[in-house]
Amino acid sequence: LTPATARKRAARGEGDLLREEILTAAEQILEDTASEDAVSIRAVADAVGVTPPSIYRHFTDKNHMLFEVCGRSFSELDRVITETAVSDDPFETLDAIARVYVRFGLDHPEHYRIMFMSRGDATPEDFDEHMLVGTSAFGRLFETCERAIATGRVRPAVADRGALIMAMLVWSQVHGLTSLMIAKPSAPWADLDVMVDTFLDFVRAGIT
Amino acid sequence: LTPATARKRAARGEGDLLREEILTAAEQILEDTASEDAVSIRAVADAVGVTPPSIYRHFTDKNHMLFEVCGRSFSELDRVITETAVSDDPFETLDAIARVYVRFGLDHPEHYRIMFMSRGDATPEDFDEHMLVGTSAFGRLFETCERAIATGRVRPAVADRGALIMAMLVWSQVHGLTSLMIAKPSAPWADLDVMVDTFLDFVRAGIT
DNA sequence: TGTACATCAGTGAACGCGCGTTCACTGATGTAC
DNA sequence: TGTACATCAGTGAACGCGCGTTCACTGATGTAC
Repeated sequence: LTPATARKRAARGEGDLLREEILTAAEQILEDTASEDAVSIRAVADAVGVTPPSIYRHFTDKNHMLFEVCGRSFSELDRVITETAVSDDPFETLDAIARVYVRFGLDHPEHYRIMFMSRGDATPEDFDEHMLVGTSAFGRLFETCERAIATGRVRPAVADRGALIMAMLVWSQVHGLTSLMIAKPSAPWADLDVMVDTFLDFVRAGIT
Repeated sequence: LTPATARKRAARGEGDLLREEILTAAEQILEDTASEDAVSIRAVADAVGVTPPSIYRHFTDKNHMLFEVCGRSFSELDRVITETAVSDDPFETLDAIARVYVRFGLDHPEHYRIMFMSRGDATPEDFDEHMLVGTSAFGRLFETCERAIATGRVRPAVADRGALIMAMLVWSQVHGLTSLMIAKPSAPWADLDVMVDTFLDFVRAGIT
């Protein structure tokens, strides 16, 4: 898609440069075309300005390439959420995490789609387990739920189920708004800020 | 996939029989393979026991075929929700709609995926508009929200936004649980009933 | 009642396409002597 | 300092595949005479 610009071949130790370029190009194509299918070996090679076989020097497989793209997105989400979860008040922290999560999804809809709305079979082995529960993003949410329950201000019907279930429920709620806005952008949504504010008020009231 | 069984050619006026068989086969493939991509003209023709070109006597296009499959799912969802929304108490009705909705999604995950988790570009023209807001399913939800607000028991922060926003929010919540359970079946979910019960209690508390 | 004919559901072969992947290769770069 | 060589990033051509779609066709069916 992007016309190939002239590129110099990488020097001896700099093989990783192309690797980075490949990943960046793949992400770019994903965002531009809004289609996972458009991220083909050939399209990526073309965007980088290189022939298809040279991709295979850096990734064993198309799947492994996509896996890495996906992993980068998870890392990015982890990063922004970890940076966000800094308040002492767990309820404020939940609120902040939720806002940042929704924003992440709407800013990178195609990444979000692959991460949380697609079948995971294109991703190697224990991808799900590693990416979901093990991530610092979910870890932060879980820990924040624990702290919220510890305050005693969480409704018993929720608190009694434990922090894990509470975290899954909160995640479900926030994911619901995010993914539905991505999947059905032409639904009768109100202004984004109004929507998020009302939604979080909604969620908060459900907890406390 | 399904080995072709011997089939008799349809009689003069019975051309619609094959049409029905095609749609049924397409739905079956969708459920069996859990993959939208697997529903190819060739695979459907094979399952029905017919050659690919004969599909074109009944559908102008692959897209139109998928569109019809999708339309059937929407009709089915409309039907079960309309059948469900019968209580006088709007809050009980909301609860019942939500339960039926989640069940529909988990019973037909691949249908749900196409309906609410995919890009809509494979579907013709004003599909979204027609399918979303115009459907009796969403109509029922909206109307039930109106009735709920009319009771005066909905929290002002929600009620003041109006029934449309309230409906979108409730939908977001229920969609969140449904779609996340479909997309991440190996996440640490509790027992389904516990999950749904707690979730709906959660939602209800957010409203009132 | 028997025959010629129009209809039209379904066939068989083929098209062009983009895909993931492979293979033997080229030729610039850094290193050893 | 100069030359031969090993390394290895990237190439060019080709493979087999499944796809959506097209085309001219076949042959069973119902109807008109």
